Amino acid sequence: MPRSPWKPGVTAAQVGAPRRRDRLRAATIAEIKAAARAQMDAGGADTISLRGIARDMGMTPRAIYTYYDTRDALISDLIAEVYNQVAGMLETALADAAGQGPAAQVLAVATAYRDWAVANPDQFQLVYGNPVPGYRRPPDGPAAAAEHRACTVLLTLVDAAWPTPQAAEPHDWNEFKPGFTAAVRASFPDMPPAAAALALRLWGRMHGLVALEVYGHLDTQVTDPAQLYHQDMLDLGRSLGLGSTTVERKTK
Amino acid sequence: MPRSPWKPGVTAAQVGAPRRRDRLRAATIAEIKAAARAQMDAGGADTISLRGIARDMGMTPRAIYTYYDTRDALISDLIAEVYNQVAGMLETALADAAGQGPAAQVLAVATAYRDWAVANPDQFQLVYGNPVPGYRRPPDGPAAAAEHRACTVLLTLVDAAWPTPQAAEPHDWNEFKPGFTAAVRASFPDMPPAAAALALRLWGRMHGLVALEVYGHLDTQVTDPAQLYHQDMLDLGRSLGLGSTTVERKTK
DNA sequence: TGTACATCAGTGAACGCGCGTTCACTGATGTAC
DNA sequence: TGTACATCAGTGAACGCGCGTTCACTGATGTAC
Repeated sequence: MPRSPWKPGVTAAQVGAPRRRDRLRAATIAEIKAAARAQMDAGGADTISLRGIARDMGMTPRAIYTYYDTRDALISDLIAEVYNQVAGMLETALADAAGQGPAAQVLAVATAYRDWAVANPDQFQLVYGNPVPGYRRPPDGPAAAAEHRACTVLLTLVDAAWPTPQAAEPHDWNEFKPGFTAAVRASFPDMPPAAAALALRLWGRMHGLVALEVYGHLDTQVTDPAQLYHQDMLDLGRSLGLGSTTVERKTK
Repeated sequence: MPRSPWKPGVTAAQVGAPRRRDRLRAATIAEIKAAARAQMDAGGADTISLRGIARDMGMTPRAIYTYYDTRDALISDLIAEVYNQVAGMLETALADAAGQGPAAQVLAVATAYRDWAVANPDQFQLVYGNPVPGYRRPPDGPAAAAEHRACTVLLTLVDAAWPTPQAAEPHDWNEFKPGFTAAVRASFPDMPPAAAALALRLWGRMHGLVALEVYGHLDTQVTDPAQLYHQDMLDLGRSLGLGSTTVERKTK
């Protein structure tokens, strides 16, 4: 987290136009993050280093400390950004599929998820794998909030499809953490606990093959992981929705 | 891979009883691996280091090089071991569920998979996540063979359940890598490609929630991830098999 | 409009650390005759 | 059964590396009066 960014609670009228220094500061922070991302793309998330970033930016390692107190602070910032990237992407995918049946929606969201993961394996690993040696995910913070956003996409999806032939099992709200329960009930007052459970299971289903693929575990078996995933998401959609008629079969 | 272990092609009769030195050597290698595993359990897979192992064993760092040419060779050995551990565990789970319906089998295998992953998160991450900074998975080697063993468990499962109401999609063997196709046809001559695809999708399904859980992504939502997983595997079993009657509902 | 002062970005050098790996060696264990 | 030699496990010291972080500082930018 940057030390003193933008002061967003203070309006421009109070302090005059945004200060020149603040603009420069924000630009430098953006540049640092871009350099970190470039390092990730080049050699994996575990090669991110303050010294490397400083080198790439033509600065002294010490200069980074003007913007981040510590390496972990930078990593946390990057992780939060990835979370928001995922959430935004899923939200867009769902919005684009609005009005279509649940099967089409689940396919759209899942496909977007996989496409993003395959295109950005390092970002994916930063969030869904071991982020970086020595770094420990702080339990609270903006990451949790963004993860909730992504989760909301799935809840929306299940909400639209509910009731579904799947998931007839009895459920109780105390199977969930209080914070999660509160968040769900705030957005979806009438949602039964079984639907919330289904949303999480949906997430697992979307995630499984993608995680295997990103970590190279489908390499020796399958020529086109996208197709395998597509099949699975079609089945998933069918079990959620009204049947296969709502989705056009897309040939590879 | 150890430099010159056991010489397994040579029989005891040819060289006399196993040599004392060879026994000592094997014991030391085992001790090295045990120390590496202990390091993993203590501080995560990324804290494994030759120097650390030597320290724990009361040896000079140099001494490790008598047994492994390089750090990556040790890591590869550990990874191969984990692969075999997983494969053996899944085989046992399937064998224990032999004779039961497909739904019960899938539940048994999946539960074993999750139990192992949760009990050994570092081993899990070594294989299904970023193993260790700087280490690159060699494309061939014993790991691939052991992964194939694990895959065979799922193929057996699908084979027993086939044909299944799920997975009506057309499939072709050239969706798979030649090596995989050959391996499948060798063990299951009559298996259609759609069944092989289903086995891989099953793997993804078993894996998804487990990966999320191990990496802490269910922490803020759910009090008992085991139960959520259990539900999902019940559904999975149902879609594979004859219906829910073949499985006893287990209360938490 | 000018001046005194505070803030801030950034430099340059250094710290201590743990790492994988190499060099030159020693002393014990096994082998061949 | 004894001796000469080869093999092997292991020592001890050192190498160069890149890392995160700290110290003491400089010079430019902005602020208050």
